[in-house]
Amino acid sequence: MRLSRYFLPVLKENPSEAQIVSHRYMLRAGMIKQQAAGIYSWLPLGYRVLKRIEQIVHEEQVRAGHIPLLMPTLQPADLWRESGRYDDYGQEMLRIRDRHDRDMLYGPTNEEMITDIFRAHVGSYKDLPMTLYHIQWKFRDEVRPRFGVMRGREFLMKDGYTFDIDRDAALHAYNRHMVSYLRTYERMGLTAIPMRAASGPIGGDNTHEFLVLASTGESEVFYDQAVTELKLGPREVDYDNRAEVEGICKEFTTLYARTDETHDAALFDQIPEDRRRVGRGIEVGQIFYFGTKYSASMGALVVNDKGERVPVEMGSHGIGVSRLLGAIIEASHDDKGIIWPEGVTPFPVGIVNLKQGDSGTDAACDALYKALAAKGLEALYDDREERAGAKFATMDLIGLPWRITVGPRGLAAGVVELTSRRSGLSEEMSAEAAVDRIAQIYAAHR
RNA sequence: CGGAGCGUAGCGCAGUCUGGUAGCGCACCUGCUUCGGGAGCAGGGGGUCGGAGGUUCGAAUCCUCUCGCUCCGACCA
Repeated sequence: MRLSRYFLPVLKENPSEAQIVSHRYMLRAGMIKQQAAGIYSWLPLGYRVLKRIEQIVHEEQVRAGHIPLLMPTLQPADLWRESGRYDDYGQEMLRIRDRHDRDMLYGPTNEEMITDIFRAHVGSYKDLPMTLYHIQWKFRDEVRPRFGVMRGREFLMKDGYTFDIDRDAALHAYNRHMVSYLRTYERMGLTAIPMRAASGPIGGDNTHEFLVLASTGESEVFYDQAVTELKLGPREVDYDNRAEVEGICKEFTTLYARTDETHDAALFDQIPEDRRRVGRGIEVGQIFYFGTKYSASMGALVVNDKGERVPVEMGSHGIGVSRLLGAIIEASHDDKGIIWPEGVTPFPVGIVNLKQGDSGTDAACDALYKALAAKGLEALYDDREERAGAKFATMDLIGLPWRITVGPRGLAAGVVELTSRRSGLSEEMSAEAAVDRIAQIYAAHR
């Protein structure tokens, strides 16, 4: 993409409404525009990152054997009357009436609807296990939306629903989600720690929240420092292998890590003192096992191998997709702007032409741009008639992890400059070597 | 929902107390110079002062109502 033809409305000054760093940078980098309290348009750069995150979530869900579908944003109230939540949910639910005076709502979540789909089409244990998920916009009419996309009213969320014949199978589904989530967050360059959580309005007793440590987090967290060093890494996981999946979950949940809701001071004090940590975290996902809460009330029954009709065992598992943009920025930025992890960056690399209009640098940048494209890497090429400083400042702000700088001085010596946004370190090399290096870096993130 | 603020050009703000022909910086347009970390000079364009009503010879400014947004708290993915 040539920046001269792109739509990237960056701001030099901080918009006054933004208090926290991720919100400020998302506005300044031209990623979002607020349309109403807690409701945002996703401008091209933000949309790219949102789609990258969504893509990673999809890939890891499918890898775990889960099946994508798509449910609507608007739902009939009657389904929610069946579960009893139409009255329980309160003011956070946005209620709408259509022209025929039917009660509708903008879905804050989808347990009822997925249960309706399931009961209409599935009746036998032989169809289980099954996990259906979708990535869809939700709406919760928060009293006080804030922090940009971290706590909007409209938000994009992946929610998955598991259906199993018994508790053991349902707990395996729970564990499978935990592992798939660990992998998802790692691919985004995040350390998200599963913490034992309280169940909240969705109900159920087995539940973990995934928290990204950040001083701006909404939850107070207590943890053993060692838990932050755990990595899933590139290991192959057989998601059907219950023992293996359970083993990984044990590995990640044995060390102490809890939110203030479930914090146990006595247990916390048993951690060696030098590893005890109290901090704040941003919740980016949650997994629940809740058994037959919805299947019993809504009549989602399956026949088991003894011929008995029993309510199906369920769980629901969510990832806050749009919120993740804020969480990633909170976890990865400096005073100049965002620093995108390679896994989610809107563009893998930026090209800065230091002397726009000079036939030599123009040609070299064009060639570089094409060479990157030939490797499947879409560069953001700053071909504007701007001075070097302005181009560098823009690149730093929008946070592309790698930058290739092309100037007449370097070209005379046959080199371009490759700079890491994260370390700030630059290295001179031939254009070909720079392309190869970038390609190699991103090969690990495919 | 309790408390506190703010709406003036795309963004950041002054002007409001004390009514008198709407300003500054950035951004934008033109020209010249400049050219490796958000350039300089000169010129230029852009605003129903959130909205409605009222007071007044005259309202961004005073009064009433209203809408929107932000912050603190409670709540929440």
